[in-house]
Amino acid sequence: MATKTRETGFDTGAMRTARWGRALAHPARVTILTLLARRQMCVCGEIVDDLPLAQSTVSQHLRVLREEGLVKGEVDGTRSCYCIDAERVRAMMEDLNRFGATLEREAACGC
Amino acid sequence: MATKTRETGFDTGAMRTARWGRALAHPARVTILTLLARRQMCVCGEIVDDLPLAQSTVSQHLRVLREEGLVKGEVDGTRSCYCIDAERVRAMMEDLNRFGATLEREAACGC
DNA sequence: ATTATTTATCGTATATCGTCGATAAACGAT
DNA sequence: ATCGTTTATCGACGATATACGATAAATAAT
Repeated sequence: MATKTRETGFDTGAMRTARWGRALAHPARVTILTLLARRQMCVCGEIVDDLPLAQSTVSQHLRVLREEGLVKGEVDGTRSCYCIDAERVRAMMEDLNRFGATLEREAACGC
Repeated sequence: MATKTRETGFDTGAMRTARWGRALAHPARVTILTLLARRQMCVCGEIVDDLPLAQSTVSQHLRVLREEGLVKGEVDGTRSCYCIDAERVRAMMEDLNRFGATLEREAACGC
């Protein structure tokens, strides 16, 4: 373990955690995920209506989420139907929790 | 609930989650937290030695972690002793888990 | 066929992030 | 007092991220 990428010199586990972090690093993306979880329907236009952003910007954020696999999209006529990839979300939470457990396992130092 | 900041138009909960995301959005910061958890001692110089980054860059990342409260620093002579704020880490993980639970609670839509 | 609707992408502008070297401040050692 | 060590901050720069309008492609509606 503790494999490090020759590219960056960082531990691969740390990089995975950081990727999840980046995916959640903007309130628009967090909101989109929450929205997709809440609704059955998941049409892009509805998401745009619920966000204080232009349509093209929302589309960008959806692209980021798609690239991280957190969201799947299917075209349906002129619409795009998006939904959460529950599998991937679970994987993300597992990673984040594993990371959190690592931090909490050890006692605080004296300083 | 569902309070929105007039500033950004985003839900305050979403913004909190996004802040945690940003804090973890760089492998250097993830590594620093892991390192601080693993060691009893937490001198800045040791962190620098373990990261493929310049001292000033590491200092920047430490500043970010400090600003998010995840890390506390105390000066000890010429050294700076850093340690994890376990309280804050727990709060972060609670927030992230609450967020994750929200996503997983709902069934996946049909698309 | 034409028109309207929806969405992804492109181009571009701006802001933020990440990085480094240089420097200053604080301290310990000589 | 001088010198070496450690670390935070500053200034500069390139790289990413974020945002928008305009546009193109696909489909639905007329």
